[in-house]
Amino acid sequence: MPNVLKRTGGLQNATSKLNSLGLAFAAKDKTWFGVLVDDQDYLVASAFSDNRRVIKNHLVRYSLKVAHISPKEVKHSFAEDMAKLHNGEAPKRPVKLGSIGISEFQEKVYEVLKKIPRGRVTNYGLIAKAIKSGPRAVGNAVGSNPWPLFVPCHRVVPSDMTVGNYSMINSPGHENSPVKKTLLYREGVRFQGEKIPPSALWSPARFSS
DNA sequence: GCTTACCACGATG
DNA sequence: CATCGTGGTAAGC
Repeated sequence: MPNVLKRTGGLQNATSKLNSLGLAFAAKDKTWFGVLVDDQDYLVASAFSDNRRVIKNHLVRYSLKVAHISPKEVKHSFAEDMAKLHNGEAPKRPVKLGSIGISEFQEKVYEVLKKIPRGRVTNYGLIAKAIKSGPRAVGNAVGSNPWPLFVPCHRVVPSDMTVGNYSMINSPGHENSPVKKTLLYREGVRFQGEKIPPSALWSPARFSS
């Protein structure tokens, strides 16, 4: 039976089969948003950029890599949801995340990211302590978050409370990323110069699964 | 298989 | 500023 992959990991029903993937776009304020969605409305990946071709290439490549499927272009409301998240709005409904291509370690990290409140930040070391790992390993996982904006990896900053890095699709990313800073600002984070005030720091509970 | 290089880090000096 | 410890990954044999 071709084109049928078993889903792995604990983010969703492990017995379901994956047959097709859809790719949907939305645009707002000169920014393009793309979502990769499976046939049961699980979000497999997302991306945003000022260049539609860039996110399309990225999501098609990701689809081929993790599922060996060429996605079909569809309409999907997740793309509009993504534009609202980019605007700093609170999500109105939960989005089911597809676990394909996600390691167990990544899943542990993303479970913490999902708990960071809007308007707050945490750092790599605190996440590492919470899941009994190391800060560099957490950085690796955060940097490979397949669902930017839906899973708020932009709320993780260096321990010195600067904004830190936010790598876009294939650009290396740089210190004090203006994109990351804007995302945080729209969610209510205020800055003292280049730094985030300590009152915005949120600490994950230790031993959270 | 195993070994290395690479990192969106952190602590120390 | 520099260096090192650190843990997970991917790429290289």
